[in-house]
Amino acid sequence: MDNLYRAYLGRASGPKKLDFLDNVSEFRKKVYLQLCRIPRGKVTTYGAIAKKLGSKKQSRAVGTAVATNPISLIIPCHRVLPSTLRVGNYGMPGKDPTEGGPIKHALLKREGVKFIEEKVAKECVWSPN
DNA sequence: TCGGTGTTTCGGA
DNA sequence: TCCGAAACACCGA
Repeated sequence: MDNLYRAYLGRASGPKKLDFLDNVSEFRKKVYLQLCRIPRGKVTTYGAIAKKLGSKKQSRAVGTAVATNPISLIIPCHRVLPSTLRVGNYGMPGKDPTEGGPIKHALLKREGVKFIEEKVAKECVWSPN
């Protein structure tokens, strides 16, 4: 999905810098890269991303990075959930993160993600490689 | 400098 | 099954 980035930035052959991420750290850039690689109809967990970037201890930092992503329009932040496979939280402008849970649920469902008793079916979980 | 996050994992009750 | 603790990186007061 790096193509997506380059296309969106309109500099396929220019410097590899990501304008939107100039102000953020490398750590967060990696998080956003992973998010863009999530296939449609699939989801992943904060822990999986954290482990991919280094240590699972960073899982919380991943959550923060996702929550404050500067390009939510092209980053599918709703495809990230806790390792419990429950819907988790979803920050919405003006509303509590817990209010966004049901919204995430609906969003994922619309993309074809299977739900079993408020939990995502294990076969719909995707892990970065 | 401190406190709080869209989390995770472990130990106890 | 549920609650409380600590650990990461980062932002705002």
